[in-house]
Amino acid sequence: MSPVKKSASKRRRAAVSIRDVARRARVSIATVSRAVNRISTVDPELAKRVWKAVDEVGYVPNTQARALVSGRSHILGLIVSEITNPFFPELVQEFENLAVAQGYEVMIGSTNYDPVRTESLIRRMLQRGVDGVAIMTFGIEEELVKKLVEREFPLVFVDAGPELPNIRVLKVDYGQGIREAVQHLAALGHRQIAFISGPLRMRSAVARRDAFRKAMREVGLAASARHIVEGDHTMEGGMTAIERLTALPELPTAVLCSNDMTAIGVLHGLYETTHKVPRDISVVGFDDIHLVQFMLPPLTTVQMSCKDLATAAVQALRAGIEPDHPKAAQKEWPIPTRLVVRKSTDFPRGTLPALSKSAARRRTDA
Amino acid sequence: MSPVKKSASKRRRAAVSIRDVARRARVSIATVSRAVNRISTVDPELAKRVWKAVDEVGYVPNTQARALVSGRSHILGLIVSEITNPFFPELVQEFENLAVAQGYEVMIGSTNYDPVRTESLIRRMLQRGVDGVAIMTFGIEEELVKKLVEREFPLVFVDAGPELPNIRVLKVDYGQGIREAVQHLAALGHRQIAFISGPLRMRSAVARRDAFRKAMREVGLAASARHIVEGDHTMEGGMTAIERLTALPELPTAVLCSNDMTAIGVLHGLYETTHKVPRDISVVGFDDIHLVQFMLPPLTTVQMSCKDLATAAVQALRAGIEPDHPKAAQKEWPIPTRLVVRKSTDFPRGTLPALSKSAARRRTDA
DNA sequence: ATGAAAGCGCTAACAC
DNA sequence: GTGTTAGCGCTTTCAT
Repeated sequence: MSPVKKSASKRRRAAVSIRDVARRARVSIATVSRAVNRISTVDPELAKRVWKAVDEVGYVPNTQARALVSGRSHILGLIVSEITNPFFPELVQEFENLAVAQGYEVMIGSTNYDPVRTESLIRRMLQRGVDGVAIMTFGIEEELVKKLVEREFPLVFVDAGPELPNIRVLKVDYGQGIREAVQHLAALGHRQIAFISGPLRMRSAVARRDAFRKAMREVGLAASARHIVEGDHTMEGGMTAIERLTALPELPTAVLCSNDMTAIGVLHGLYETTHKVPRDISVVGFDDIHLVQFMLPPLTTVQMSCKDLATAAVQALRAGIEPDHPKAAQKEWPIPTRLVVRKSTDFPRGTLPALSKSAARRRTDA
Repeated sequence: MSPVKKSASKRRRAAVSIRDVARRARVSIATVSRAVNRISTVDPELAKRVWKAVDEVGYVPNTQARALVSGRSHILGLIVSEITNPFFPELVQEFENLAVAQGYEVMIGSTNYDPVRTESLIRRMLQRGVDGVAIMTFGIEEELVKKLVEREFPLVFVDAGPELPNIRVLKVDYGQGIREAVQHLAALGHRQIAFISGPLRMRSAVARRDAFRKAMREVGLAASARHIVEGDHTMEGGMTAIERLTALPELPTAVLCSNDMTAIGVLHGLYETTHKVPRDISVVGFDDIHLVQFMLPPLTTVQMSCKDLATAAVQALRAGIEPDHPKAAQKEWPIPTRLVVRKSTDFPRGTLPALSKSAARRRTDA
């Protein structure tokens, strides 16, 4: 009951609170709150005093309390498959940059393809009161999502998701980039083009494979069933797949991979063999992770820009979170893909070497 | 004043609260709180009823509120230099797994070597009420830390940090692993061993270089000044450095790199030249990131285990955070390093080829 | 324009 | 063992 109650030192940190600022600036805590939140009705004179006090006592608003009362945490959830797959750190980085710049914090989690882990991840995110979640696992584990859906919770998916009011989806245009890749290969003279897919339980892996089939049909080539093998989007998977492919009687002269890690695996699998890239086999990746520029040879690949993905994800999330966001009604967010030609593709062996491509060939004799 | 006040639907989400559970289980909110927090004094019968109610109404405790009252957020901050450097995702992953398993959440941030960004990162972490921060940037940006130090805030550094009560440091034993590497090389017969350092403003880069010099002295070799060149811990830096090294009149027969990305850069820089690895030049990395096993040839490297680092970091943090942690007094946490021999090191050219090493040589004629 | 006061959902004394 | 109650730091009516 005594007026002095400062010394209730149960708390670990003696955080400086809004009251300290108020006392110092000789205003009410309400005024401090208004000033700090830049509410226009506050007298400039007082605001100045408040900010001065804030500085002097080193006040940092407590986000927990803020979130508790406002009901919004300003945290965006981001779920990826595995953070050690090089594609994801780049995505995470972009996402984080954008989110922070727009006043949000990011809570990241990786599923490692483990449903139990994913379940607990989601629970943790809910518990932390994230404002919305972007699920960028490219089409696996969608069941789990029901839990989130029940609460009318802003959610962003890649490729496809349940048709529900609070769900937005990033529609990646696999067709465009893959068509460009196939046309590029066909134009070089390739007829036997193989495809190493991702794990087919992954929605986006299926989409990429289908895009390949469609593109092959469009250029008038038959995609032989034996030339379409399932990989798993890892380097190891790529090595295994290319071994299977090179053991075939009708050896493909080019191989398109469902992601870059697979393509890197192909490069490695071929390294100790007599098949040289691109002299004997042309290789094309997908994703365009930073690393592939430094491969030997630098990889031709279909780019799916992390920046595009991250930008759309953050926007779509905000559209779902903020009461009157201009694009609140937009459900589908298109993501383009495009071919980036580097050095891992060339004319099939035995074809007339073109002068314009000599640069690419020069490195095949290393 | 009316008893019905449920419909104050200003909040975005109609979160189910502890009160709903209490009502349903027909107990007080205190009992719910106790049951949920597994406090032993609660009657098993009631506890059961509470958990049933929790399930039925889908109650998820609100962490924000919990943190607000308890003064602990159960969030650990983790600051790394750049998340796109492959070493860090592995670290982050380990750290996160451990933290989550021990009931903590983690807030990650990368500095990108930018002081402004770092400053705001720290502010954000403070604002979010993290319980402690591990600064795993390997010795850059230490100034900024004063801000945290003022509040008596649990902090973990790598290699070295201000001598203060709440600071713990992970002491990486660079000497051990680097000594093993130099001895390995010397035993193979190398006399001209070069070293590509990291950026020397980085404390750990200096430590590694010094460990190299010391190890060279120990085996009775002179580390020529021209054979110690500064890199920047990137692949590009490694490529540049090896170019400088191979331009030297006294060509080194082996090169030790301050990290794996540098070593990978060396491999690439050498790829199109006549110098083959390990036939003409042996190369050794540092870190042992996952990737190096798949290089061509697989890289011999000094392993600094992410798992060791992460384990120690989480433990040290908890020691600082939890009131009576058994190791609360421990300030220094040792981290071992050790050599992992793979295929990128061999006898210097011209020396008698050893039969036991033929496997490694076989791949040099690719 | 400013202040007083009512909670946000929860934990921790403190009673019973 | 269980319930009542006082806040944690903040935003936001509601008066003034």
